[in-house]
Amino acid sequence: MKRPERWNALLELLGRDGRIEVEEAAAELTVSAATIRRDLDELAQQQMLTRTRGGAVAHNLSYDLPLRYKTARRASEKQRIGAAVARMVEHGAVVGLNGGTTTTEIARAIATRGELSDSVGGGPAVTVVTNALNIAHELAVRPHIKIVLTGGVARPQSFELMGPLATGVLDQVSLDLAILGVDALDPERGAAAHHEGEAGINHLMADRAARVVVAADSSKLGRRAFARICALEAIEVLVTDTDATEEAIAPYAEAGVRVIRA
Amino acid sequence: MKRPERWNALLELLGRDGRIEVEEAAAELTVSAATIRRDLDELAQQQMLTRTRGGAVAHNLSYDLPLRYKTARRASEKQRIGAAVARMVEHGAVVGLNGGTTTTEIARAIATRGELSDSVGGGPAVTVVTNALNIAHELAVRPHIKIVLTGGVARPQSFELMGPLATGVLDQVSLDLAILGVDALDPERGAAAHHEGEAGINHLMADRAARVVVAADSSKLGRRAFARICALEAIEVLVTDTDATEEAIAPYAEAGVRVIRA
DNA sequence: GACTTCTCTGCAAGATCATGCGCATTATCA
DNA sequence: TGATAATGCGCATGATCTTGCAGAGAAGTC
Repeated sequence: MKRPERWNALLELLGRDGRIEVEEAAAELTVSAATIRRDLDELAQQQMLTRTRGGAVAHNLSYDLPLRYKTARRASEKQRIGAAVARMVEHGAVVGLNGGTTTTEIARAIATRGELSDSVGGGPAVTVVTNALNIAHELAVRPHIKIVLTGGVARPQSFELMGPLATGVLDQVSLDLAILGVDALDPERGAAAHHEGEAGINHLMADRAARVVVAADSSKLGRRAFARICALEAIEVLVTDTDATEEAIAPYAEAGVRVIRA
Repeated sequence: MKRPERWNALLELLGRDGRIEVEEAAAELTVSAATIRRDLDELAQQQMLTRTRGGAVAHNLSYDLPLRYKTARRASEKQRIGAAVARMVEHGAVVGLNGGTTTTEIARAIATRGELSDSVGGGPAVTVVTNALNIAHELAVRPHIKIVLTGGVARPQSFELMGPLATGVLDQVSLDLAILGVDALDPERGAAAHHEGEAGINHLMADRAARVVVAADSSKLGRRAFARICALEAIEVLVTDTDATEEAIAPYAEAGVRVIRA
């Protein structure tokens, strides 16, 4: 187990219990206590927690989220989804991307797509509008991609920008294509997210776009989440992975959504 | 010479000449041709250039900037400046930060400042308003820091957000303290930047703040740059490094600016 | 069509970094 | 104040990554 995963695990433990003990964590992660100490020291240096004798405690009233520090679960599925979605982006398009691990993979796929590289007339090959800090940060150095970031407040422990400042910026743009990674997709309720602020931004993005593509790995299908993003009718294409069963995707296809399994 | 520096050097060569030859670059950087090939392949993968037989060419009409990919010149000076500036940020303050390598160090120093960690009542210990993508990205995971990002268009090859979207967001906030890293500081002309869009943002940030601190290493003093940010009268404190001579800082002190040499 | 030049791949040497252990020091608790 | 436990530091080991070299293959040239 490498360092970032271990940090992630430690922060997860800490988010759950509010505190951590060195020996306990060492046993849990099957590493030596010295390593845990080092990790805790570094995380304390980063102000992620406060060291105590024998362990550490959460810094503030600890946030509920386990904090996906740098997670990569279902990585290969998401990469395939990313490649499939990236293929739908044509040259010169203005695409909106929301935050999440899936959309991050999509962004990478768009960035490394060779066909988009030969831009005509010096203009950007593709314009990406996003509220995801990590996506913007990753794509910023590519000469052929124009990055537009919504402003707003960074959601704690995450990389998404939210709030009135963000919606204010989105009011002023139009998109050819909105690509939304969602937390849940239900045939009746449509797409939804866990966080209402996020959902609001995503809804606005879908509203501003001529076409809407939803990316959701198979585990998201049929699930419901708290905050609604948009109805099924607003979705033109759903991209999921090959683990999705026929029965799982049938309702969406019947509702007129084009379903792609990557 | 490590990999990021080598990439930086390669991109700098490429930005200057528009193309690169493998053998030539290998000789220049005193590494083997195989290494250059590998580097070029990776950069091509990232869409930073296009590979050709025997070398590579710039991707588009190449941008003028040498592209500070990950540069760290005058690192220790900037770290000292960063620590000094961070000490001026009190608990609960709302501070504005513009982009640049110096302000990035300041942001790191603010983030790792222990005294700010014990936040009272669960509120953020400090609120950072910035148009710098890299700063926002680095600070986003810290629970005790609230990050507000101006929206806008990412300047190609850089990490600063600019344009009307950015100014629109800045219009809606007020700052206790504006911390500006500048490209040039002249006793008569005040602070200035190389890029007019950047200068506009910086000006607005200074305008929105109750107090203005300018951070500029000694090489910036007495220099002039194209786009003016603000007059000397608007500046309350100047933080520079110990390489600045008495004569260099005298005019600023006489003009009523508090000068700190870190 | 042969030759030259460049490229790609596997392999080994080298460096770098993380990890684990032991010991001296320091802090906490009774 | 004394005992116990945790911490910090230094060093050795191990793994991983990077680099350079050499040979095979491919592309371009005359």
